[in-house]
Amino acid sequence: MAKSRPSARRNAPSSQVRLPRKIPVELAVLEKRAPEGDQWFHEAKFDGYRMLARIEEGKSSLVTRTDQVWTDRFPEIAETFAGFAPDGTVFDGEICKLTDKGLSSFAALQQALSNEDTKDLVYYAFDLLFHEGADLRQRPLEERKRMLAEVLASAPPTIILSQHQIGNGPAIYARACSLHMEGIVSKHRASTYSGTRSPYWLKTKCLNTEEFVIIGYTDPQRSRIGFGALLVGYYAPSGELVYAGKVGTGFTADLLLSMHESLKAIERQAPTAILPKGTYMRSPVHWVEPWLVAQVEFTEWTRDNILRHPSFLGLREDKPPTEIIIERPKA
DNA sequence: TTCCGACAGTGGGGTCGCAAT
DNA sequence: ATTGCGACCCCACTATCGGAA
Repeated sequence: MAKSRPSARRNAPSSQVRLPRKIPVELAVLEKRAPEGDQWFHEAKFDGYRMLARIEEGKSSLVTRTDQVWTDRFPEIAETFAGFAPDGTVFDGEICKLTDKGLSSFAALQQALSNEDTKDLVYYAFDLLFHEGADLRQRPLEERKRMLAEVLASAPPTIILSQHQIGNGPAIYARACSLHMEGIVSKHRASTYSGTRSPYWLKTKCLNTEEFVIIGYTDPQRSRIGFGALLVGYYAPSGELVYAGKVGTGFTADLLLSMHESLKAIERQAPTAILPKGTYMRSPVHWVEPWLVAQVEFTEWTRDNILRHPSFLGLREDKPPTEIIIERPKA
């Protein structure tokens, strides 16, 4: 493995190809509305693992955004890069598992990883940070995109160029949501790659909002005040109250304290809701009468019908809990 | 002076791996 | 063999602080 590939095509002598040990990745700012104007490139927001692909000394490696080496978890993808990309090249992109509808699915990716079935994964490349040893991060996005497309022209089909569209952000966002995508990322065409969270990368996510019955809460941990998280549920058409997960963010300090008082007052011994088998509570739970309704924002339902990325929006005093009926969580 | 970006710290679902039971 | 726990991945959000505007 120490011996470099004799076939090391492109001529860059490896002694000149020195990549920085650590390369910080660019992060996006969350926005409610996609930006307008021709200065913005819009692309799909992928739901997979963010991964830098580094090619040096004839070998490739995959590195997470916190600098963990994950080459061994995706051996096929890593091997593919070594096959076509020149030494001293770094791609920024996302490893994804595509559903039969062609959408990236994080749940499916985790399934694939746990089954060690990583063969039909793809890598969406959306940026080129180094090419043959040259640092491109100070070049404008537009130019990096152009070079990326050139480099990928000879790539195998599992390494995919992330296509972008120019202008008309809100319309592109609306279409992405109607196709059940996770959202879009908008990048300023003249921006450099700063390696921090920058206002030149904006993400606009397709979110769900739903009302849920509060069925319990957990204790606060460490310096947290009031309570830890709310347990929420909904009524199935059969009339059963079904657990839907925990909501632990979105509260101000005042809200944590005042809601805790309300919840303490309606505490009860036994749960009112049905917990799916295998539901594992990491901390002790206080059950409450199912009398309060919370409005919750979340990205999607997991395979087990549990909320993913939930956050608290507010209490709904105007809705009786018995009206919180959800027919089929997996829309 | 005000504002904003970076960071720390809380919380979620899911998976893996290790140590204790 | 099972369970608990921390560390990763994906994340949302609040509170704080120091420097830029």
